[in-house]
Amino acid sequence: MGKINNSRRDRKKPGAVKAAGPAAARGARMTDVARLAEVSIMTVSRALRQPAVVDPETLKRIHGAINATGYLPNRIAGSLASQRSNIVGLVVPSLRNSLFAETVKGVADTLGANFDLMIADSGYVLDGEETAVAAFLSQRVCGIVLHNTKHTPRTRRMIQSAGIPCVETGNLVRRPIDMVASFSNHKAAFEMTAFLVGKGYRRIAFVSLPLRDNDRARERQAGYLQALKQFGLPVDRRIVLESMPGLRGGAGALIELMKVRPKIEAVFLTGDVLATGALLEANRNDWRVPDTIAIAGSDDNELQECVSPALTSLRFPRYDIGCTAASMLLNRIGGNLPPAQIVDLGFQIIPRQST
Amino acid sequence: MGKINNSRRDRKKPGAVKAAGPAAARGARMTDVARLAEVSIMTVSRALRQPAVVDPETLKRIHGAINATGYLPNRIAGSLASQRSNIVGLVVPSLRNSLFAETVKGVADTLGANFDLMIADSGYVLDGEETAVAAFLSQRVCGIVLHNTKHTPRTRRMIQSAGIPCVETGNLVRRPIDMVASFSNHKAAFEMTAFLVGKGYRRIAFVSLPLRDNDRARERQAGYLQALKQFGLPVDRRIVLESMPGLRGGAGALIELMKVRPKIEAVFLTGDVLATGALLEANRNDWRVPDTIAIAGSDDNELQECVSPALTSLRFPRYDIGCTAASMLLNRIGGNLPPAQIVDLGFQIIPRQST
DNA sequence: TTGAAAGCGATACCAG
DNA sequence: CTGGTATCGCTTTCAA
Repeated sequence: MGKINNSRRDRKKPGAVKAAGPAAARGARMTDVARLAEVSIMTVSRALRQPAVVDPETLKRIHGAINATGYLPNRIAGSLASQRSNIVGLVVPSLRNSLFAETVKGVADTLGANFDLMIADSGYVLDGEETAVAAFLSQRVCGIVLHNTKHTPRTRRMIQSAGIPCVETGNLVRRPIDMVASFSNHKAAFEMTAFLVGKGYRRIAFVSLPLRDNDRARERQAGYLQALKQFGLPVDRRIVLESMPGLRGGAGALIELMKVRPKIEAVFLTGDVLATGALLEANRNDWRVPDTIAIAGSDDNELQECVSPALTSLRFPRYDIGCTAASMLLNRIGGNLPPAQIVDLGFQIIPRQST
Repeated sequence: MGKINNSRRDRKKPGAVKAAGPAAARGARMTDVARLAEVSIMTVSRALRQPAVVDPETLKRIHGAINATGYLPNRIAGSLASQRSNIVGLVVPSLRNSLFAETVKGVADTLGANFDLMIADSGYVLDGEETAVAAFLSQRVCGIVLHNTKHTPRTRRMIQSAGIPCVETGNLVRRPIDMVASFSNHKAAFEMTAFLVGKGYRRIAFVSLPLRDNDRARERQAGYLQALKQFGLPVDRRIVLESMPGLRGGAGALIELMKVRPKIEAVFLTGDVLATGALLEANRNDWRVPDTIAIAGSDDNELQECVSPALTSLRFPRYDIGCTAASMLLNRIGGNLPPAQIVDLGFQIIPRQST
């Protein structure tokens, strides 16, 4: 005897003892639980993952031992042994932006308690996304959700050769890395422009976030331009703007647009809180909305509904997109064939007083 | 020969072949890189973690092999072997609320590329937090950040016996599980109330989120009450409200408060977007702010600054709190003693036109 | 500067 | 229903 009890925790590192403190007490292992419950480690493992197969009496002893030891399964070991993890990785352009929070929430809710979520932001930069994806792949995530739909070649390659499911959510791309759950930004912008035309506005300005590395903004601008073309309206490049995000971005854009002659009749601001910023600016200047200037926005939220006048806006099903994305991942992970590679969740135009 | 090359990927599971598809191609392992670079696996391992120790020529060959194989280190295996992970776990009350996003961003920015972030929400429920913490501990995170500062006994126990660093960020508690980086909600509410009293307001209402399981809201209400007491003002329970979150919550609270007689002169709404909701409601009803009713808020943001009249508010250093929390974690993980167990990042009163 | 051998703590497979 | 044994892919330790 003696040697027999020489488990890991009895050993001492020869080198620095480090600031041991409370950290010295490492958690119990499955072995400890097994010993206490007087079963083999395999039975403990089963008790945790397929309790139905284990004798109820045995099960009870094991649970007793688990409680007594405060045992928490070591998923690192579990994942290594089983060659699969329960971590889903999520990359959004910005952690700050509450738009993405909706999708994140949808993913988290749908994944439930059996999966964990790893999150990173790309900073709206393709290389940022690549870095995040590489990190996730190193953690051997079992699935990936990307908001952006434009990627570096290496990002695509890495994900594809990792062979894990991936859902893109930012735009309804035709050729996704793997799957996509989203709506058509192009169509949404087209429809909103058409809506404004239908209301009788002819000189309609357009404001989006910077197009660089942002396929959503790009698609929306294209949708706007196509609508103008289709309705035989001329394009005036002076009233097609890219703006910094934030309320001030929208406010600044509106100020600039109001200087242009001939005067614009309406403006469609899409992205972030641009439209709200513009509306508040209009109020500050006593520009009557919609008489002097009509304003339409996108990414409808409670705020757009509560300002005066309430904003006409596009509603995107961000939460549902997150739920759907997670379901698609789960389906694939479960080994089922994907129900669909490309899921269009659509969008709605919410007409209010601002147009 | 033959047997010698019989590596894992040559074997076939006897059972179901599963929907192999692209997933069949599993990534390269360190062994593959080693073989290609004609070095031992140990040298590859070193090349990755302490390149300075490896011969430059060898290093070059190894990097060549890494690129050729598309090797991505398997952190699961690495973590198991080294008994430490590079994952930090973060629990916020709600993933939707952009308040918390600031802190999350601060943590993410400070952790940098060497750590990954796992996020979960507690749904404002203590048991939700416990579940999330248990999951994180199972993943063997190397540190935890909790927004909430009230916890179930088991949550505290689990974290403490896991012996990993933990920072709480929601309130400057006296007795944290481990460390805290925050500001005093009590003091903040006290000061804002005092500010209103200083402005000459006497009948001051107070609105917060529901107190249940929410220590921040509780502390703020206590701060408000203490201020009234200190300035010799009477407490009228009819004007101390708990409100649902959201703009509508704030709007509803204001409507209710405006019915109370004698009329209130000012209201301090703290939490979520309550104050903004109240202000917008006042505007809709043409209640003059601040003449008819003064409004003060908390959690200052761009919106509160851009509405008319701009809102007097409390500014909390949420981003800095995230940065500080991450630094504290990093310090501990690095083996350094913590610079401080309790860090007060303070707050500011931002006076504007609404009071 | 490099390598061999022994784990890390679980799971999978097969046998009993 | 239960247990033995061989991994999983990497790091640690020790020796060369």
